[in-house]
Amino acid sequence: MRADARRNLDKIVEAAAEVVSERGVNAPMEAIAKRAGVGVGTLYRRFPDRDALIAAVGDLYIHTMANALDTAARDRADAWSAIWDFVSWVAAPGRAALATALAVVPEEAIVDREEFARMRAGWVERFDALVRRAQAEGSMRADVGVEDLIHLLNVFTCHPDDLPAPVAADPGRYLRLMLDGMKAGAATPPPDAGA
Amino acid sequence: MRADARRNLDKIVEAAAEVVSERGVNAPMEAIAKRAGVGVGTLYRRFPDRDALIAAVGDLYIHTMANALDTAARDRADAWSAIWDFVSWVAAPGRAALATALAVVPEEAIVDREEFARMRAGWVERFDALVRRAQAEGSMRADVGVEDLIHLLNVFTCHPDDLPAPVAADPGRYLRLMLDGMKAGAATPPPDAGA
DNA sequence: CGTAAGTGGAATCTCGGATTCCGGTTAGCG
DNA sequence: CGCTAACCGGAATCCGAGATTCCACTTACG
Repeated sequence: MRADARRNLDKIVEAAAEVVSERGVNAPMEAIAKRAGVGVGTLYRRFPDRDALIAAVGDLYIHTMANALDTAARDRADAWSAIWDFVSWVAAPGRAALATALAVVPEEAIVDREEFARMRAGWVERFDALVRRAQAEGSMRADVGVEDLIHLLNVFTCHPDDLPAPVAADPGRYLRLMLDGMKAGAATPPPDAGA
Repeated sequence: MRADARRNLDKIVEAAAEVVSERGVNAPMEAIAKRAGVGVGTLYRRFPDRDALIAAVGDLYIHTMANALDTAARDRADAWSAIWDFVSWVAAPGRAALATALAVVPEEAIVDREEFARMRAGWVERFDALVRRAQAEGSMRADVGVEDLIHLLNVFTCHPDDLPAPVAADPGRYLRLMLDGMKAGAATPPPDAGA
């Protein structure tokens, strides 16, 4: 492969990652091409079709996610802070969007692949361990689980176009609200049946 | 208007309301027609175009929403319980979806109309009053506002197709989680900078 | 009954992308 | 330096999803 071609390939994956995290998994090829500063044709010379490109982005994301999670877990003594860190990291501007989408939405092109599935499973497992630890440490409600966390991450970071602008602009604000609701003791029994 | 025609008109609006609350504001005309048990042509005999039909649904919803809010406010002595009730009502299965979408997303066809705008403004105002009261009563955090509540209602009930299945299946669970995070005292300062 | 009001739903039209194609460019070997 | 296999850009083409139109066929009801 010619040197310039390799350079372009990198630009493409990078651009795809950005665009996808801004516009969701359905971002059009042309948007990605423009961002990468190349023509659509070039995308197709490297990837057989859109699915393949998206899959590449998926792999990139799941690795990054796994990394961020492990870092947070290592840097924090208590599980709650680690979770907090990780969630904040995901919500940071220009962040993962897809990462979480991948983790839940059955985006066939991405999820139906050996390597991704393995990676994802490991990530979920470690995330789950962290949640259980937080619960054991008494800092997190026992009636919520990793799945809840994952779903919410997904909701707030994956379909930016469908979110009200203020939410898309600062998903972190809402994710923190949710974390506050997940703290130990935050649960409220619904108020008794009406007056 | 012939009696059978009037009957159909009712079926149409009703069907539209249902379908929209299940599939979002972009539900296709054909889906609505099928649900109403009529042909697409019939929809177009009553409404000049899709926007007009959606607008009708919008009016129906905003009225229903306003009603539910007022009822909750009347039946509960404390503002917090009223809010809780109202949010639960909106999240109930088969509920409003659109109602909230309308309230925020600039869905031109719907929002850009005198009557709807007026209705919506009144609703927001009363909702806001309720929130402030809850804050005054010391049951709700002061750093969140009606807008947050509205946005969340919107996120969790408007684009069912884009939500992870478990969330779409029980948005109430997640909305309640958020409410828990909005209770007075739920705010957590982020854990201090890392270990 | 007669006929204007109504009806279903296939056919048509649009539009937003994905994918293909090819004439024009280069990297980089000899 | 030339040469040519790799590369490129992006216009042209292809498609599926839905909105909207149209009309031969029914039906309510005066």
